[in-house]
Amino acid sequence: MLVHMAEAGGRALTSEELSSFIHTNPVVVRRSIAGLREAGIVASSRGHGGGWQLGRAPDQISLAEISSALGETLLPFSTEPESPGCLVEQAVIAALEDFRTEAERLLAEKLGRITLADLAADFRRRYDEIGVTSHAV
Amino acid sequence: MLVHMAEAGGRALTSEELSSFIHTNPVVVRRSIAGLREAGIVASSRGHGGGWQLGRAPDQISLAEISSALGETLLPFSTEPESPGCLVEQAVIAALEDFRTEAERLLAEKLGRITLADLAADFRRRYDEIGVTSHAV
DNA sequence: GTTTCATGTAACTAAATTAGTTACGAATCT
DNA sequence: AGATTCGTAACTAATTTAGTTACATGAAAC
Repeated sequence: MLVHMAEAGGRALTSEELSSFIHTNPVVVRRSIAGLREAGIVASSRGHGGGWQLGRAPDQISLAEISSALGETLLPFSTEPESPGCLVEQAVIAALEDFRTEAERLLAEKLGRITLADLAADFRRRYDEIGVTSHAV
Repeated sequence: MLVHMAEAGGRALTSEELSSFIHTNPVVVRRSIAGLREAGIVASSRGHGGGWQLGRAPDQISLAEISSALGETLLPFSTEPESPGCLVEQAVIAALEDFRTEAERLLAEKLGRITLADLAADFRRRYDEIGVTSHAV
């Protein structure tokens, strides 16, 4: 959805339009990206001509920020104790916490280098490629 | 559960015993760790005196192997195309695939350095600590 | 100022996943 | 033979997620 916004040239896209891109429902779209507003990644406006657009330039929006704004974790496990007092769990959690700290730093650093502008550029490259192919055929 | 096996001194623990450690059901235990058998991480035996034990020494079992044998992914997202033909999705997946390749290598390398023996040693340290505290009080 | 358009959000439904449970057959030891 | 334990199927319940409907709020157009 964000790539589509980046490609929209400043025009606001409605959740109706966005939902058709990913074959889902407008309400699902609004729910999904509402969390990006507070982080300034998107801006929404109501009424005629309203909709969604990027909150800043695509090269200033990294995948790390998006992930963080969506409240996603970068690692697929929890370190919440489930049996407080269990020493085995404590040992496992201690090891995983150490691992998590460094791993998340590494992942965030890597994802921070990929921006929406990169994705949009790659999308455009593929788009032009198809265009050429179509002409050739 | 594997730490408990490591601490059991070679004796096989029943799924009944293991399930009581983590407050769950014997069948859930069997289902959960069945996948570790094929990887040689655990061995199970039936009948009287049967149960579960480690398939090799705790210092030869890394968290990376356990994670892999359980079929877990190290990263919490999928790169399965959902709309084949969507160029935006292709661009996103391409970027994430690159990221995933290096990230998984890094994570596996880190998790490969943590072994069951490390966890068991930390567990034992905590256990002795409690013992001392209890005596002191 | 009324109409139209679009978001914000609550409430409900349906589907998918997961944990838990019961039951029983197969294997193994005493 | 009998007791024990895993292996596995089948079912139930709880949780999560996506999808849908409905409607209030806000903003532009006329």
